[in-house]
Amino acid sequence: MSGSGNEELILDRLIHEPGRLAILTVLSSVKAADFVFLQRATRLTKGNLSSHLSKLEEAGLVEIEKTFVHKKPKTSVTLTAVGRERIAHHWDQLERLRNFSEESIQEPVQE
Amino acid sequence: MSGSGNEELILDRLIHEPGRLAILTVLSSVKAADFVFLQRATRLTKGNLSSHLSKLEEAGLVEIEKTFVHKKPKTSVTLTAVGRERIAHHWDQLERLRNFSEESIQEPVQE
DNA sequence: CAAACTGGTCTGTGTCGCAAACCATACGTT
DNA sequence: AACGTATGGTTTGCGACACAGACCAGTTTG
Repeated sequence: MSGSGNEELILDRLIHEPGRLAILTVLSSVKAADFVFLQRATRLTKGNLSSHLSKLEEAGLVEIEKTFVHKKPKTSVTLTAVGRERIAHHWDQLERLRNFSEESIQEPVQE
Repeated sequence: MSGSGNEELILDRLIHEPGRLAILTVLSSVKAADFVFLQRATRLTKGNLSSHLSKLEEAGLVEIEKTFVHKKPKTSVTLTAVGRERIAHHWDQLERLRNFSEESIQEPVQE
């Protein structure tokens, strides 16, 4: 009877975290970004950005490629296919939550 | 110099937290809800819901009214004006983040 | 060679979300 | 009355984790 569509409304913390949500969202629109660019775009500190990136990499959401350009280290980050799908899905979930209101309100305060 | 509109793109953790985002979003559409209803709607455990509500109350985002109905405790929760404004603003911020992509992309990977 | 800059990683710490344990009251049964 | 069970929550203990600052490696500048 479909009483409620919220059983699956689970917001993945890994992605939901503000810093990572920002990283992933930025990435989803540029396809590739280096460390410094990401830092500027997300306003994260280096340490913070670094650890978030590690976490995202472990989870297989991003791919990190380290090279040297002009004898300086350069970290290039790209979204994996999985990552792209997950972030898109997350935005869907959020939208679903936002619209959840109208869908399945049964008994606000009966009395 | 207008380069980017992301200076103010700060996601308030208090609100962003999945559990509380759910609570606030539900509340924003029903105007008043009791504990049990909220628990069902958000799929949170009692303890969890309880502590989230306390936090939201401390922050002045919700108002909690405890009464007895049929000799049983009944906790009724409503969004305050501030709360209503904050949750709306948060959704705005999220949308802004989502659209951020197109706005202020300057240098993805120059090379 | 020494400072200073760039581009990151590692570490310490306080915060916080989570669920399980607990509490209070009411109700049903014997 | 004593005993279990249901309802409606609150408090507690703990593990996870985000944050920023300390640190490090290599490079350029003076």
